[in-house]
Amino acid sequence: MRGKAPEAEDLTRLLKSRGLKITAQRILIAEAISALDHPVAVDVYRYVSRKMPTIGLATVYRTISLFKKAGIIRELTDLKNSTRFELRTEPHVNVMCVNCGRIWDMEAHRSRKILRYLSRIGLNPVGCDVLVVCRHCRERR
Amino acid sequence: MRGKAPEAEDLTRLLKSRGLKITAQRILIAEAISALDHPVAVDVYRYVSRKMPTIGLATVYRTISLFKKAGIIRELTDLKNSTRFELRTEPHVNVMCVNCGRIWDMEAHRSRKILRYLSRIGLNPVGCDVLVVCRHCRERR
DNA sequence: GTTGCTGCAAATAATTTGCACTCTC
DNA sequence: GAGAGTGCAAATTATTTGCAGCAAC
Repeated sequence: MRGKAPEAEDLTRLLKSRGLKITAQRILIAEAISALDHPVAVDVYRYVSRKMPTIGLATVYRTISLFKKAGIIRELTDLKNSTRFELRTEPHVNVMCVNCGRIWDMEAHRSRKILRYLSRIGLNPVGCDVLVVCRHCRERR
Repeated sequence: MRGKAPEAEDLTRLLKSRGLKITAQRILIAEAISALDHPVAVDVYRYVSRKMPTIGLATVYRTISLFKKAGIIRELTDLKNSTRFELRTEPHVNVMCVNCGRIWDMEAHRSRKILRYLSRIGLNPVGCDVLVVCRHCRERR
């Protein structure tokens, strides 16, 4: 979820819409996952700690796991086996570089095209990860 | 790598071709990854332990990591974040059920078709994982 | 024979849990 | 005010590493 960053109010609304209780910690954690690009749990923790130094890592883990169950975030694993998170949950395509491990969202138009293609051949994809060697890594070789 | 199970000799040849030293442990571990369907490390350990009870889990991890570097196996992560392995390393498509977590190789013909499609639109995929809700899970709902 | 491989046990990293206290609704 | 949410510390799980003996080339 890059582009327009959601405001605290939007996040509050999002949590409410899923029947979750509103706390400052939860809003901050949602904000962190939205602001950072496919962060790992500790990235989220560090982001949140700056604004709320008393927060515990356990709260971050518990909240992330709550968000997963509520369908607010999706979890994915990069090629170094770190668990990463993203706020978007509609089906879309992630691209991962097998060399540097970077992950990014595929641009929406192509993403939809690929998902449509997969549907057409009989799969019913809720997501898709494409493994590539990214341009940067290809050039460095 | 299902279908025809490779013999110990084939595995020996495979290891040699990558310049790896041949040991009984390595052959067994390769055999296990080949025989089991996307096993996790402990599955491999259990399989191997039956035929060689003295083997240590550390050897399994070390050998797996060696195989990865040698490009003999690929590692992937299921939707419960367990690390799984497969002997095939040529580009192919894995399908993962987001509900039950099962992973399977897509049938070769469709797999090639999808990879060709991705190439055509400018990606250069070395692999692809499609997330779905499998038929079994869909029916149970 | 030499160098790399293995088994064991201990170290590290990532994530989860129990409990007492605090806050949202 | 009740019950869920949080912080802290301890527990658990997955994986890696040091070291001494053993095996492959």
